[in-house]
Amino acid sequence: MSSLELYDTRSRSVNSFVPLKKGEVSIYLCGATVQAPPHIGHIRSGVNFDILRRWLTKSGYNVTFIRNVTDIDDKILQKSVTEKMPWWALAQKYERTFSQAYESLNVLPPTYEPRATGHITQMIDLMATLIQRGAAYAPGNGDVYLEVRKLTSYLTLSRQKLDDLLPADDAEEKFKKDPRDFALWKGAKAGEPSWPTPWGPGRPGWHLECSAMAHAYLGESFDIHGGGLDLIFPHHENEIAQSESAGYGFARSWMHNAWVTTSGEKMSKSLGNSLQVTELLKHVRGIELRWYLGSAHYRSMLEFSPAALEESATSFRRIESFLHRATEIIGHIPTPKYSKAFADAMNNDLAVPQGLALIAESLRLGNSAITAEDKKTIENSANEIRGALEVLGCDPFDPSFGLSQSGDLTAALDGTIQLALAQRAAARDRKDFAASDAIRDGLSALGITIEDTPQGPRWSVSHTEER
RNA sequence: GGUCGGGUGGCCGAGAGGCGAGGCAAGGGACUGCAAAUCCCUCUACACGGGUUCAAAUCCCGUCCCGACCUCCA
Repeated sequence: MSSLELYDTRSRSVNSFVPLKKGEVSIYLCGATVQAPPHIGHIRSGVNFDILRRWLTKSGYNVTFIRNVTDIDDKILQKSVTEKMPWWALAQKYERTFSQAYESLNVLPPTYEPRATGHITQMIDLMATLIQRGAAYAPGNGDVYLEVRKLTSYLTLSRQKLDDLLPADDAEEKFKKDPRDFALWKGAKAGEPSWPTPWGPGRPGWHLECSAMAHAYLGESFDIHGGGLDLIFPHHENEIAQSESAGYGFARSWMHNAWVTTSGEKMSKSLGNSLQVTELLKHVRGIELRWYLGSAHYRSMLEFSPAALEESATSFRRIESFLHRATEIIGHIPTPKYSKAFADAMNNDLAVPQGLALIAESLRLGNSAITAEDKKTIENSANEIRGALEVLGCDPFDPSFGLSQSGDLTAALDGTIQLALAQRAAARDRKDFAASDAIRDGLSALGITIEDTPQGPRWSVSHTEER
């Protein structure tokens, strides 16, 4: 089997993945700033990195996966005014919406999910280190800045030149040695939350929390730092600046997921509710939304449209339907075993689209085998498909999707439907097709689909929007 | 202005010098009482203009268009 290669944003190249510690992988993913409910762009990031994590785990690594929650920042404070609730209540409210969205899409909970406000002590320690090392300064207004001119490696992730940047137009600029210096810490303003520090009361700037928390949970160096493309600058540059100035090795490689776009444009919060996860889950199931979000390569833009989502869901249901039929024929749930070709695709910088083509091939073979009543091929195909779906987090047999039926109820339902099917069979035998079709239509209206197969009729619960 | 992505068939979406990924949709066929499901077949591509090469969607030059970041961003 090939070995894993991943694209690294900093070197702009695909490299062999070699972890810091043999058999272990440490990942820090920038999670949500909890100031609004998630739209599918936010969750795509979660799904993409969840696939990475699952693949690493399948490949035999012990993965430590940190995804933070930024629960204090300018936007949260602004929204607490407009939504008329305390900033901490607002943050908690939206954090829950993110958690629910992740759960609906079967994004595994991180190993640890630290909140910024729980790590003020670590942030103060980090600032003290930075000031002591001469990298940061506190001009006396309560702010603490990082002095970017002193850094030789600043902006190496985004490959920009300091002098080419448009300078920020902060009100505090007079306290900065250079207008491009950024705030590690913001001095307290009236009505805003603050924490005491040696430099006066204040609150964290945007970037400090990630450096502090990555250090707290992953140590001075770790394997992979991830996030959305738009975090490259300034957020990740500033994390690098803070952490490297403190003497840490920090992230050895960087991975960034692309956006979900609409009409070629990046999603923004001004688009309203239609692209929120909860809204889309009214039209497709979580497993289908996940399948859609994971289907494009993580570094490619995904062009959203309701039709594209619906088509993707249709395509997933075909696969799912095969797995259920295969289960009935082979007499047990397929054993997940992804193919070598699938592993090669995943090892190639997570080439999920190639993996999907392989699933389609297995599906065709498997369906043909059902017609040919070739049990061995049916089982092989089903095993390979389930193995691949498991890596993608889209295994229909995964109880996380809430599909674990309560056995008694299923048996009762099956018995009831079998009664109806017996009536239908009798009607068909006497060529009373009006009666037999009425039974099928009646069941269909209840969301039960009847299909006639060479092995007799089978029923399934339909998942289409018409249900 | 600086930095960075794109433009592939009706739609989504891979590929990155040589055999037309794949899916969805569409048309035809097989199967079926009819459906559904499934299988088989078919069709429509690489923004434009040059160049390099035996060979270019892929490399180079130019042009047009779209988008992202430049201290709120997944």
